Amino acid sequence: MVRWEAGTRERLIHAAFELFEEQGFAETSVPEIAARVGVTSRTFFRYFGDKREVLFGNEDLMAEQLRAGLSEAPPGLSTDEFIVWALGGIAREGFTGNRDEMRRLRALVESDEHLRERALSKRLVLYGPFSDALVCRGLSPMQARLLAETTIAALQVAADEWLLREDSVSVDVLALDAIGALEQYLPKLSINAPAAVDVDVDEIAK
Amino acid sequence: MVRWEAGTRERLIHAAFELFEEQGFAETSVPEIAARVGVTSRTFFRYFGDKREVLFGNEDLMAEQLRAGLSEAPPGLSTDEFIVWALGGIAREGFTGNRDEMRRLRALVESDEHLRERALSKRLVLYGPFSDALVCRGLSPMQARLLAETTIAALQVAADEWLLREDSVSVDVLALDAIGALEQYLPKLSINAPAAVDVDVDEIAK
DNA sequence: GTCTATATCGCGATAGAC
DNA sequence: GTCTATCGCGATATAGAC
Repeated sequence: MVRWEAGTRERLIHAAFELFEEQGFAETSVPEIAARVGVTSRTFFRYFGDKREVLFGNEDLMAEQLRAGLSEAPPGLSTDEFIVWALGGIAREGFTGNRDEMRRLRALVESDEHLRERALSKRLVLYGPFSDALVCRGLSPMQARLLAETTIAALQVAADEWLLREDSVSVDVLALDAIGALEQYLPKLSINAPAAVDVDVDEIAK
Repeated sequence: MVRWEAGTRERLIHAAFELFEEQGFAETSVPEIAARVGVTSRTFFRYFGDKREVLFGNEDLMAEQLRAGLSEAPPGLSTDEFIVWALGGIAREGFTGNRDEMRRLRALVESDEHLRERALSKRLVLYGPFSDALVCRGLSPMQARLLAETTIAALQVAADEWLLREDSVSVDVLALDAIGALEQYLPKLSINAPAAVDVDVDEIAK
């Protein structure tokens, strides 16, 4: 006798995905999702903190994996080599195949303000480990944070490009292209005498 | 054009700010805020789409001002000169004086997850106009977006630094310092060989 | 699982301002 | 009279408490 069906979480995710695509995110209620799976909304909230989480649930896992992956960087890499190495690993792990499903998820996220917002803070989860790794490599918290944000932003831009394409260019190449183009436009610091880089207190993202 | 009591909106903002500081954001209900001003919660929601908006209400105005400001850039600037010019303008417009009030708002935002998330998407409002301006200057949408995001991120990092200080260094100088340091760490474009080690990371796409 | 607070919003009515 | 801000009531949904 099966008291609970295995994979309730996955079935909730699947049902939610379907309903969101059919009716839209805002027009789909949690009880509706739960009903399709045969549970109550209480069960839904046991798995997901709120309605959006059903599309972003693997976030903590992802952060842990990223943290673990970054810690395996070969020794002796310079900071810029480390960036290249990390982008390569991320591209290999997360951006191979299943482009169509990612496109559908992407379309869903773009369709709703709350989901767009949630997607943005997902970046926090990524650049947290990234920034920490850079601090371990000797950067100041401020520099690490900016470099992490820039790298993640480049990755995001590259991912967008990648989803638009059909060819097999890898995401890290696109990201490095984007970074290369970026450098060309960044103001070169020429007349900046003020040594404004105190490395004392660290601060948090706003 | 307020026929009833002038400044209901401002009084709601003020009351909310007070209550949030006294009891915390999550512990303060909308009816509570409304009651302090002498209106009902229904009125609150006519001014603000949700409880968070009471702290981010000037966002649209800000975007418009930024858009207008950027359109007044002197002709003939190169892209990197444009960035420097824009940062200067933003620093002059938004980061003079009232540091204490900004610190209080900042502390409030940092105290709650929902507010932190909202603050992140506030950046979208900023880099929208910025990105558009860069596209007008000939950058591709992808390059414009990345450069805009990087610049705004640098501005954010600089603003954090600025709030921690007491001296009179201007935000744009801090931002340019941060960008200068950033460039030193960005991978130079010459690299073409992705590393061979795996990073255990899930997908990143939004 | 059930109960409940609270966020959010739709609708008709009202009340001052022009 | 027409506007518009506001009210009062109520409906639904989210989210947390018990």
